[in-house]
Amino acid sequence: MPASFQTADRLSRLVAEAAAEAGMDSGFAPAVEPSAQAGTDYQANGVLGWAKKERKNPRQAAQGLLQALEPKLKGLASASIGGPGFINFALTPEALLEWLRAFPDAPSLEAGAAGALGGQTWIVDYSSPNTAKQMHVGHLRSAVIGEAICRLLAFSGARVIRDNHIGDWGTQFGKLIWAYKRQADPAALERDPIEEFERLYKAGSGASDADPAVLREAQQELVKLQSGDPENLAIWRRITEGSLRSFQQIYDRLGIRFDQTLGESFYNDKVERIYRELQGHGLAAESEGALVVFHPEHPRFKTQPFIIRKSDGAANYASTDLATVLYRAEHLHATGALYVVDTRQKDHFEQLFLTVRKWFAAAGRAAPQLELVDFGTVLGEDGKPLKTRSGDNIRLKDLLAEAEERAYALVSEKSPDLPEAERRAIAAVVGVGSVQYADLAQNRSSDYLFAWDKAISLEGNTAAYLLYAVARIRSIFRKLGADPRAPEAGAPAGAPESPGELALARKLVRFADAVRLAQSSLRPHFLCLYLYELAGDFSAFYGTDKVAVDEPAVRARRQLLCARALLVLETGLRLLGLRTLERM
RNA sequence: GCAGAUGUAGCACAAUGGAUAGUGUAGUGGCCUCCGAAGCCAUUGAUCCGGGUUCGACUCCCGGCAUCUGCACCA
Repeated sequence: MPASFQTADRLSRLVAEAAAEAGMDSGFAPAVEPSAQAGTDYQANGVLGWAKKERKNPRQAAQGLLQALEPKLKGLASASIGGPGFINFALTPEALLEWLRAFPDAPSLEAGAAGALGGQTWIVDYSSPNTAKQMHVGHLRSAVIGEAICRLLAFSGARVIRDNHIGDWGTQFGKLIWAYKRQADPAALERDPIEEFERLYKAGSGASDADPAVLREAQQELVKLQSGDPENLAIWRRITEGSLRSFQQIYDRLGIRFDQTLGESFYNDKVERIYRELQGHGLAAESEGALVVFHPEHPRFKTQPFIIRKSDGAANYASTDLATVLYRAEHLHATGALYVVDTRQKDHFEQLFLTVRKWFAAAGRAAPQLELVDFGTVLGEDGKPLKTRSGDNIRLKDLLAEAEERAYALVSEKSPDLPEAERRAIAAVVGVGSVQYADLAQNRSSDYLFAWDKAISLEGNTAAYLLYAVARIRSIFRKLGADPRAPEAGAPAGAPESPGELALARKLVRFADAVRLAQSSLRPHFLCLYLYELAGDFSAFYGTDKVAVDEPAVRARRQLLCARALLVLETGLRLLGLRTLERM
């Protein structure tokens, strides 16, 4: 029988069969989970609850289950009873080898994981900056976490649609267009469009504040834009295109490429239908001049309105978000959509989701699953939201540039012999990767403290530590003149033997659990933690078990372990959106 | 005021209801004639307070306390 990608599932099935034979079929939970116990790979906890309910002695029940179970395990694992009645499984070295042989490359790993979300289509709504404005640190988490989640979902078999829901429509365009017509500098627009748009917006805004006549003119520009004036529309398009060009420079560094960029403007002509439908179903009503939705059953939203049309008749983000859900349901046939946004927007999205459920039910439409993937704020070392010394937002491009500079200094210190160009290339991977990883390694729910010394530093759970492990494995294969893609070309490998080999092999098998946990909880930090532990197990193995030894059998099995450690580290880092290196 | 989130060693973080609460950093002590010491090994140190549910609670429930966030037309 070939190895299953998910060893836990295979064991669960065997436990379920054994429980039925042992007469424990009613109300027994056969689930097998990864174990943190030393010497135990997986554990089944169901006996305790079952014994309690049936008023049986748990250790006796475990004994009975074990007797039915043992013949089924055949070489896969040894089972024993632990504590008050846990069933503990330790995979045999032969089973570990079988797994390593069964998953020799990235496609086979992906095929193993693909069952989880096969046939599903998920829209991931992330990044979502406003045009004509620089992206700043506040945009980092959505981009980084969103991309990692996209990759995890795709790896787990889903069709993923990456959607950048940009803020490209709003009242600010009146002032911006007013200034654009009078003061735009073509050379500056060519060099750095967003820089110039920001300058123009400030100019237009300042002039409007100083002179009511200018304010009226700016308002006229906005009206013209909204009514489809060709000249203003053309300017607005140039603003959008220039902004997207600038954004893509950052996305390129973060490994992000969107499938679609449908911003607020795209939904602008689709909001009338929203007003009509929601009023038609009796969900929305006028209040203080605005069109709002209340949720009487909700403790807060019975009095806190969801404003879907402002009192001046204009749309807002609630209107366009509703239109977006409808568009995605009707045109993209999505299983669901994930919103990767700052947790401060939680109220808005709860109101949105509640409203959509009632609206779709009333209209007889199947509602897509809508999930909020919210995250906390990036804090500086003072515990307050990260800012520059002068109190401004830190631009994302400046943050990434500083990361690369700091990484360059470090690489130059640690590896002064590498050529300058290579040190620069390494710094780009280490610098940006460190920022990404520092963000991903935290549980996204809470705020986190960003400190350069901890992020870029190579100690602890950092990108550099993982990249270093990758570089060392690559170095081994270079020295041996072997190919990590075909580690058994010299001689077929035997099962792991030494404590270091066994620990590494057992951790490798757990990759499946880590991917599943990160994907199902939409929390990439579980994958980070796993990769960090894997790199740690590799480093310990590296210290005790030399690969370049004369005995062919020893060398063959260690070479196989190195190859798979490299594969899993690189695959895992890729799932997080990081690049890896041959040397560093 | 109402609502939500968070509270774990000096500091920064982890723990999908499971066994002795894990790691990093800082501190201490070891390991380079041996595949990269950006590494490895050892060691000191913690669940905000009070109840409850459970065979079992950092985790779930109730009540406090502290911090952060949101609450009528910016997204």
